[in-house]
Amino acid sequence: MKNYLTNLFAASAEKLIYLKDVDISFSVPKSESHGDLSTNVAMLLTKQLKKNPRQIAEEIIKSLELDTNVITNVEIAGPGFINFHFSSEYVSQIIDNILTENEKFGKSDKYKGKTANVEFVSANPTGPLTIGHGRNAVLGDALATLLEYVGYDVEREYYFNNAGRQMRVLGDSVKLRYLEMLGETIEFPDDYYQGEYIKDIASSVIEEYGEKVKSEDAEGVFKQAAEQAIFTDIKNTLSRLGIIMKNFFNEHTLYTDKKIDGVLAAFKEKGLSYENEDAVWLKLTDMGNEQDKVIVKSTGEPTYRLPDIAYHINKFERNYDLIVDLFGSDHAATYPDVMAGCRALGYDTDKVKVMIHQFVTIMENGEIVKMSTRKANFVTIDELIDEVGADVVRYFFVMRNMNTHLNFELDLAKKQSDENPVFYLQYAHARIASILRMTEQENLKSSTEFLNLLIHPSEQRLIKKLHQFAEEILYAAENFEPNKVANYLEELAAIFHKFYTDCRILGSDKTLAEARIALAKAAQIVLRNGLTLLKVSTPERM
RNA sequence: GCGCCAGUAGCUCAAUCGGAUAGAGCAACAGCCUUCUAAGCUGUAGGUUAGUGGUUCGAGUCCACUCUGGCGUACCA
Repeated sequence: MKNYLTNLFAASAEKLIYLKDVDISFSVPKSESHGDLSTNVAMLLTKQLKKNPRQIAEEIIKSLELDTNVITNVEIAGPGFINFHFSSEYVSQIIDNILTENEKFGKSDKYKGKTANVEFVSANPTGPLTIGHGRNAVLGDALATLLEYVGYDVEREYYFNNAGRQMRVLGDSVKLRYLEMLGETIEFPDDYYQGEYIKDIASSVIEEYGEKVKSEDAEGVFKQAAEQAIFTDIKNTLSRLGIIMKNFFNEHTLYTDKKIDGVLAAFKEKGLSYENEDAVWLKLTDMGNEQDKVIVKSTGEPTYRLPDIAYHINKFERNYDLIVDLFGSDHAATYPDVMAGCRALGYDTDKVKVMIHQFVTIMENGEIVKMSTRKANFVTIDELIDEVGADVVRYFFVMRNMNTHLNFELDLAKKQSDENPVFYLQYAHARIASILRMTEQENLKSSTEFLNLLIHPSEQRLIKKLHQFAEEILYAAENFEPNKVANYLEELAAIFHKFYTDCRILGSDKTLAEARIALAKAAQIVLRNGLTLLKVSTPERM
């Protein structure tokens, strides 16, 4: 429909020159009485033409070569909107296209041939993934899938660090538990990892080595056992959510491959770093940032900024067209430094899209639960999936705009999960499956021969909504807003349920019934494509 | 103190570059199943879009200030 109008206006622009320099866009009005599509172009031209917008609108409409079989009415409304009403015949034919495209409907090849890297989760292997990581994992995966839907070749990547102080403490924690289990009296510091999973790992060390490793360094077998066990656990959790990473990038390789040294040398050579009190500082003030920051501590150890810069340079060198980083708001302050560093070394940071999502607040018994991996005061994703299922978990995290705080009502999610909107969507899908089973028994088939019979408002509304799917996907992908897909599907499901109530299939004339079956099938295709994109299952029965 | 993100119905959230009468779900109340799934549909009620000023044809959306909450502001990651 938009394409039709775009072409129409392009033809008119030959006559009205001023239409060539203005951005003509069409939007779906909030109120149906304002037509199917509307443009504000006349109002945008008021300043330039110094004319009343309604006058301009009239001139534009006169210039349009309208086909009354397609457009039944054009009107000027309000301050100067031009509203277009499409014919029901034109609208009903849209179904044909959806059925033909089937599982491809909604995808586009706009970015075909482009590559993207999406980095997300990136939790260090110090414990199981918590609900906090869940939001990141689900959003990141949905973003990656959206990019795939519009043509990108996408790599999902997980960046981790198994070398730092956190990991040393982890190894120590396991070793202490190990010694404890072997009967030694130990003192377990408060700031060590308190979780039960540490004991599980310790007992697996006992199983494998017995008492042999008692005098081993905590950094050795203990840390390794912990890392391995935790990573296995993390990968398993991700796979329960349908997430499969292409790459696991170990920060440590940046040291062994001398990338860290290379970056350090590059900064020095360009005069972008200096030494002060035995530490190396990056001249971020010269790059437009607030203050200089330390990149190598006086101990000789780099701060996180340095490997982060080296890591991003590595990604730049892999030549992606788009690099997406997704992390929680606690990291919001770090990326401007990292980007500034990369830019100073000549890399095109416009390719990088840094996405920041706000935190998840867990509410239990009306109180906020403070989460900390260290204190083992957390709810794991696994526990949550066990309680409510992967579909609910995925949908819950993807349904909301990432830059608002997410209140996770634990009791509500557990007890009243039936009220989760995800069931509303799945129910619509299952209902259609049921219709198709039933009509088949009655020897009715889907037919596109008499689609023009679909003139009921509920039918027309449904078709128009289905038609919008492709552009909704494109919009969601280009704006990195996966929650738009969920919002769209909820609206679609509501319109379908209304159609279901208003327009019966069994009992209608055969030609009408078969046209309605075609419409139901089209609705099922769109629901399935949307839910599949979000990796939510599409049940045939509920 | 400074920076970033937010504040919309009792609760959770929408509102497509600044567009027309701010919309859904849940909760509340009143209805609809002898016919394709009632996990559904219809109706009622619920709002000074945190506040004050500004920009303009037009502001929930942009600007300034104030209030409230979250996250930062390390030679932690």
